[in-house]
Amino acid sequence: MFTYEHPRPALTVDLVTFSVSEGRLQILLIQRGEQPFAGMWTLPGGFVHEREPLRSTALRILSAKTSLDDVYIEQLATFGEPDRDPRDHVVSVAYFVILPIGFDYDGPGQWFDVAALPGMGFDHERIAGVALERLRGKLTYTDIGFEFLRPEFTLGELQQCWETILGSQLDKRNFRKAILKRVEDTGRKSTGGAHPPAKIFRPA
Amino acid sequence: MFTYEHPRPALTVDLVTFSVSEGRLQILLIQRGEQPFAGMWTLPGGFVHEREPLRSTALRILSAKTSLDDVYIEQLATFGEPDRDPRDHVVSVAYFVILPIGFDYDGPGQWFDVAALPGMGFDHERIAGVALERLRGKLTYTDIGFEFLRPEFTLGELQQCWETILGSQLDKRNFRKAILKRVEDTGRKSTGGAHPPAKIFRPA
DNA sequence: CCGTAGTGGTGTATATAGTACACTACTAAC
DNA sequence: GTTAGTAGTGTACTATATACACCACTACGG
Repeated sequence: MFTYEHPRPALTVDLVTFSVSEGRLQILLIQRGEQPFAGMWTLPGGFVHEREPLRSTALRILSAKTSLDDVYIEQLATFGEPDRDPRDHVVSVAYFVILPIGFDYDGPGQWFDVAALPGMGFDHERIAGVALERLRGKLTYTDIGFEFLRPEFTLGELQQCWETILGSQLDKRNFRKAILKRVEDTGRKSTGGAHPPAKIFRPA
Repeated sequence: MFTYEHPRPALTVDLVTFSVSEGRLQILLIQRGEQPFAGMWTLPGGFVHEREPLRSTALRILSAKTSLDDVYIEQLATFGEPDRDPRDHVVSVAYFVILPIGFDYDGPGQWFDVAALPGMGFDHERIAGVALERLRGKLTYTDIGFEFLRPEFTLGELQQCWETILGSQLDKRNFRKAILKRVEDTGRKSTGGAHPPAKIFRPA
């Protein structure tokens, strides 16, 4: 038991984990085993440990649920409405995470298409919505757009990936013109596929 | 005394309060009376009360120190390094606040030019730096640029204000061309001043 | 009354960035 | 050898951003 002079809200971290798989932008959710919201889908999350940096909490939770540790992670916002958890005042720092395409996911939970998210416990639908908005807003003009395809990619892969995330088509020639300023050629080419080999790039 | 099953970091809100006064962009700091960092300058801040929304905490702290309640306030980020407070693990949700020009400030603390900030306790120099970066980054393409001059302003006032914040000169004709798309004419004109009356605008 | 200081207000030419749009070539699979 | 699928390429047009200079009006002071 831990005793303090003044009351303290509990502090958690919740993760909005994005991945592009089979042409769909997906979010990882887990089914809660306990009350409140037992049986409902929720964002993976957990309590901040004693003297633990917030980022470390996020990485610890992620690592406990996936086999990945070298991922992109960014603080999103902090949600502190007193009624977001029916038991107690729980303040949650939300992070968003990008898993690269073709990652090796090994853990509980299920992936949901962002266009068909289930009802979620707590205020997690709102958190997921804020995360999605931020992802789409920053995708094309920051380097997070490359995080889905680290470390290397062809322009075709990148374009398909971004179209999936944005839910809209991009013009191929304009896309290439814009991206070529932001990447460098590895000198290598892709092999396989029923098409000519494509140059492989990495972020500049 | 308050007792919990698991340890909890303490939770505070810190405010980065911006104002433009006498041609300077300034931040409000208060001198700490107690340990740690007694006598040093810090951002105004305080603990989150039981079942209090974070935004309410921010407004309560601001209201306790100024006579203003109708101000622009926006969540900045959350800082949770375990050594940012030498006593205990204290996680702080930072907000930034914009006070309109000519406000009636009535409270403790002192205004500092952002170009000449003093050494500050905790990690408040870093928080102030992040806030300043965000303010400058969003100033010209979001509506926060108008918050310094609510509810109405002339284009000359707005340009001078933005130049102060950015620390650089803007071209008058290009500025007006761009801003006119985002404001509406009140039909009234400024009076006084050793120059022709200027049209008064409000955000569109 | 006159001069001066200080801001209000205006347009054009150029450069840069964004957008729309169609075809040939290469590889793998059947 | 036929087909499916992607790689790769250029130009014309539109919109946006930038650089740049002058006259007009008001208040104030002499």
